[in-house]
Amino acid sequence: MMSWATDGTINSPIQSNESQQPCTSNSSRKRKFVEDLPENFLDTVCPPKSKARSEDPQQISPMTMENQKAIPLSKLTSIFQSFINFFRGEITFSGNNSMHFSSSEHAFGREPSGQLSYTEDRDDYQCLKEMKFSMNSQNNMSLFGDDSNNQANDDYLNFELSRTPSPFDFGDDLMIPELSSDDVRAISQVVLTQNWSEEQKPNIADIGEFEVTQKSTSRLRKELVQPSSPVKRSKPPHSVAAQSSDGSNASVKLDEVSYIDTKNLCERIAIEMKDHKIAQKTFAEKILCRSQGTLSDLLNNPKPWDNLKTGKTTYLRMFNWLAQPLSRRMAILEMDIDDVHEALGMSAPVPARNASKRSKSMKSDPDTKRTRFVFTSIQKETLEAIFKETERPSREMQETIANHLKLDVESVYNFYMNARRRKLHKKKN
DNA sequence: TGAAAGTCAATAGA
DNA sequence: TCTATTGACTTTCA
Repeated sequence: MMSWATDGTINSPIQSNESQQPCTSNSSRKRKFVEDLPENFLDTVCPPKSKARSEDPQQISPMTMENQKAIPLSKLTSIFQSFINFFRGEITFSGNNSMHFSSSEHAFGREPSGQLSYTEDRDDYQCLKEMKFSMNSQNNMSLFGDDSNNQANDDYLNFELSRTPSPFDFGDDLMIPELSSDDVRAISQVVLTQNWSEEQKPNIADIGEFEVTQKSTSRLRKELVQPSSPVKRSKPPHSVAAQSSDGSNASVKLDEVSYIDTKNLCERIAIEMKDHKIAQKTFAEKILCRSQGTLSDLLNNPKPWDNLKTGKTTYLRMFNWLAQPLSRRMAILEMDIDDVHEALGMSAPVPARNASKRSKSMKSDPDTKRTRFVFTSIQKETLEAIFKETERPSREMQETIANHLKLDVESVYNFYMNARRRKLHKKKN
């Protein structure tokens, strides 16, 4: 998908004028966007700027002067691989430092409010055909969309992570310390997993409010901390561990993540499985340590992250698998189970059920294959009809129903419990 | 302790 | 052969 020349340089299918920064004649639009932000937005994004700062970059952050050279493009391969895998698009390059991302399956849209949104329906939004990244010699990273192909050519959607004044007029810059590949990787993950949610349409302010902080650990891990967010969340701020510097582990621990877009995640997993012809049984047993049927249900009826309890671990295993580069994802599927846990950076999940305890009827003979009871159509229709009236029949009523339909009261109880849960599922989705 | 959550695993269906 | 459905079991939670 990426276009790398064999000598390590980068093919440049795009004309040189495309590598130039886009013009910003539509600055009034952007100013309006800035006005839409909370009053103290810029203070939360970064400390208020002083004039001296732009004259003396060291005042921005002590970290910014550590290394003035650009991040080698070779390093960016792994960083953007996750982005490519996630959005299933293509990155091409122009000049030495500019990258373009485009996807045939997905579009990036911008709503009139200035919100950055992810959509698969091009009719809903003014669609941006490309998402562009650029990394200049000062290690500033820009991410911007260009809809010049179908809209006025000054209509850009930008945000920039920089330590120098932005060429785009947002009224101020989103300032972060010098980017390392770890930082960029982490930023990508946050953008993908937290902010590109359909329920919680992200906006640029969300992204801008992430600060990069150095953890006081000997490992070269950094953490993205969200000090506050205009998106209302019931959970504490999000925090994601980035890929280690050797690229060996892109995993996130359960206590490091406060939100995963499970719907989006499941869609990605399903596409990935289809593309690489991974059977549900294989993925379920190898990656999740769960059964095929469980995976099928999870993929088709993803539960909202905030409603999950112990089940978060299963989604997190999907997430951590997807966060790996493609070659590693495929390799994990071939690994022994213990190595899979290690590769995902997660301990073996507690078995959902101790097989030896399985089934009352099997206790006497564990080798006996259980036959599944199936309600007759009359039994089912009656149970469903009652469910429409009363989702939670009393014990007495359940006994009456059981007697009437010649069923075990336990079967009736199970029916209503399953029905409530599965109806709730569909409602939430 | 009852209900909900998480899941298994048989089997229906494509 | 693979996925979707679903009755029932185990674990967790309030």
